[in-house]
Amino acid sequence: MKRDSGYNTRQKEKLISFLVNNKEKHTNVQEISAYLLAEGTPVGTATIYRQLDKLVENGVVRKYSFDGKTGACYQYIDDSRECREHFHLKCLKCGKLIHLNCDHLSGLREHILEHHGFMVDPSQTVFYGVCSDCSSAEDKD
Amino acid sequence: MKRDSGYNTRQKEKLISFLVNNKEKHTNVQEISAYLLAEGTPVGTATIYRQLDKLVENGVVRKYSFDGKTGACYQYIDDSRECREHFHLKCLKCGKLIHLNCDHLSGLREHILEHHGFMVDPSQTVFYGVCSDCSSAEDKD
DNA sequence: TTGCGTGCAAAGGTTTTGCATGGCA
DNA sequence: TGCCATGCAAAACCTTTGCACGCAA
Repeated sequence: MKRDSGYNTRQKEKLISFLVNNKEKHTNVQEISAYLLAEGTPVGTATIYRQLDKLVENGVVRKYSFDGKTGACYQYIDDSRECREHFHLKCLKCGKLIHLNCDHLSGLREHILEHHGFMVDPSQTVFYGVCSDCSSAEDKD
Repeated sequence: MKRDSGYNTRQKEKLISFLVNNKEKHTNVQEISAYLLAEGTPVGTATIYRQLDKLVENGVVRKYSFDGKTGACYQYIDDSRECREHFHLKCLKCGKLIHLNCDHLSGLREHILEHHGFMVDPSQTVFYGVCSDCSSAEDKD
């Protein structure tokens, strides 16, 4: 994985800075664009997409798309934590992101690799569904 | 789940017929449209989307959105099989989409539900990684 | 007859691309 | 200086919506 590539520009720095400061949540192009505009350092949409593409390719950022309508979500990958090793759950109702540290799940990768010849990348993989809070709230309907 | 609803029209019959005949794979609006056109019974795009929406709502068809670019995929839900429960693997290198029918993975949902109180929705969840073909190709680099 | 279904075209939203200019190294 | 990055606008895509007409029940 390349740690970095290309020139360092003001736009790129601002973009990465925003992603790092929001590493605990998913964000999207619209949000990034609005933030940078409010910051007084507007960045063109095309540039955001282009930079994001590179960051994803370099393994610096994760890209998720679970709904063509909403647009893709992005998240900075934090090396210092062990987020790369475990899976994540994302609640489709409240948007909460849950880190899943579990032995059962750790065995999952090995199983898929051995039995299906597929090397799963946990840093790119998110389980979508409904969390317990939203699930119990749903029962009341 | 409602088994059916609304009027029976030629368009609706053709659409469902196509979905049933292709229940083993994912399809998309473009493919459906092209097929119906070739069949000599063209159906407007809007109609396809509208019917598909109803079918999804009635639980007759499953909708997947892997990738904002490619557009959504649809698949008829065959009650007789256990296809309802399986996950998908998507190769980040070649883009191949692999259907994962496996008992081990079926137990995964239950595990996460019981131990983590989270109801995973397989129709929204995709494992990203590298498939065996691309993996062996990588070794040669 | 009633009201849902259909087709067409236009609109809506996200993402990509072409091209000239700007800026890093 | 050479080449990549940026911005703007236009284009490309997928999907939804408005409206008039058609058709099932």
